[in-house]
Formats: sequence, structure tokens, C-alpha cells
Amino acid sequence: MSDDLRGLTELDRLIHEPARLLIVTILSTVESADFLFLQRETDLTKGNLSAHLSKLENAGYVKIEKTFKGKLPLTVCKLTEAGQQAFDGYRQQMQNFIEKTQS
Amino acid sequence: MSDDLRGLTELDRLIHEPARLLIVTILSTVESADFLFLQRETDLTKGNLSAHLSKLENAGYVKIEKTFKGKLPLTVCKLTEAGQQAFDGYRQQMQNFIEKTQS
DNA sequence: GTAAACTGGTTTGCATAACAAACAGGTTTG
DNA sequence: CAAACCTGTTTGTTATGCAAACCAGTTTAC
Repeated sequence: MSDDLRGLTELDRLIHEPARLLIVTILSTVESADFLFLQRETDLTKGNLSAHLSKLENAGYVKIEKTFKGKLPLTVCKLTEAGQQAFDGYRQQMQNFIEKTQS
Repeated sequence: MSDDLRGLTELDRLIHEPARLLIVTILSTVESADFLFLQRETDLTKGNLSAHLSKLENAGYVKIEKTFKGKLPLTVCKLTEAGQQAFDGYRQQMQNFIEKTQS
């Protein structure tokens, strides 16, 4: 295979998934975000968002803190250093892909 | 959701899949390519390549012609106009995403 | 001349993953 | 105190990627 394209086979699938790419992108622009804010911003269903966040948490890309806002549960999400690096790396790979395929 | 990121939710999943993105990228650089050439270039298994090509064909992104080279079967693949447009559109969306998230 | 190995693929079976509906634990409202 | 609401999680279904197994035909070896 042409080396220029090798990167495509190494894309981080966890970041590559559009819903998670959106979540991570949003998280990269804020200090932290709570569950309902993320739901509004992403338009995902709660179930879907919950599942994606769990995957990102298991990967160590997002840190999730459960607290309370008054008496109601509050789930606060933050991109970790590893998450930020994975995001940066992904964009770098995509940038490289686009450059290599410039028409 | 911030409009800058809206595009992420509209990504063409057919192109977005890394294996197919690789196939389409290769096809965009050649007039046509036969099955075994694509297999060597992509490093996919035959089964996998066959399945991905079928999806691209069903989507109208790739045209597949079955002929013979001597007495052996020969499967020739070409990116269609629709496929080229989908590929261009995908790169445009990704380019836009990268620009909007420039750090 | 036929069995074995090879060629060029396709189909099948399985393990993951995305998605939304249903559920759950707690709280406020009437 | 029951119904509706809030903030999420779990469950069931469907689709997807993957490679092993398969298949039709061809060449090679004996």
C-alpha cells in the first residue's frame, strides 16, 4: 500500500466514531460539561450518550464525576490529558490524509 | 449544537469507514483497479474486500465489472461520478472540521 | 486422466457496536 | 400520596466489520 495512506488503517476507532468525535470535540473546547449540556449539544439520546461516555471513560479519554446539583444527580465530564492527545493525534492524521489526497 | 460541528453528524458513514475510505482513495487515483491489486494495496482479506466493494457498489459509488483475464475471473473496479463526489464531499467536511477545531 | 494444489473471489458465522426504548432511583407537584 | 418529572443506565434489536470456510473453475503433478 502507498505509505501516504497507511495512516487510515491506524485511525483510533474510538475517536473516529462521529458521535464520540463530536463529544470529544465539544469537551476539548470547555473546562468541563455536564450530561444534559452534552445531550443538548450533541442531540444524542440519553442512552446513546451514556453508552458513548462510558466507552470514552473506559478508554481513559474522559473523566466522569458524579455529584449532585442540589438534590438531583449531576454527571460532569472532562477530557483527560490522554483524551486530548488522542484527539490531537486524530486530527493530525486526518489533516495528513487530506493533504495527501489534495485534488 | 454549535453549527461549526453540525457536519460531524452528517458524515457519510459509507465513506467514513477506514477500510472503505482507503479503497475509495486508491480508486480516486487510478482509472480502474482489479480485485487483487486492491487487496495488495489495502492489505484487507479477500472476504473483507469483497464485502466492502459490494457496499460501495450498492451505494452506486463503485462500478464493478466482471470479466476474464485469459481463463481466470477478473473483477475490475472503478469509482463512479457519484463516488468521486461523495469522496470529495467527505474530504471537504473533514477539512472543515479540522479548520474549525484548529488549536 | 485424475487427484491435488492454486486462482479469484463470495458466503457464512461470530463478536462488536450503535441506537432508542424501556427501566430505575430519586424529587417535585397537585 | 399518586402522578409527573428529573437525570441518567440497562436492555434488546439491528447493523457492521472481520476472517474462516467455502466455491467454481484452472493448472500442475503423477
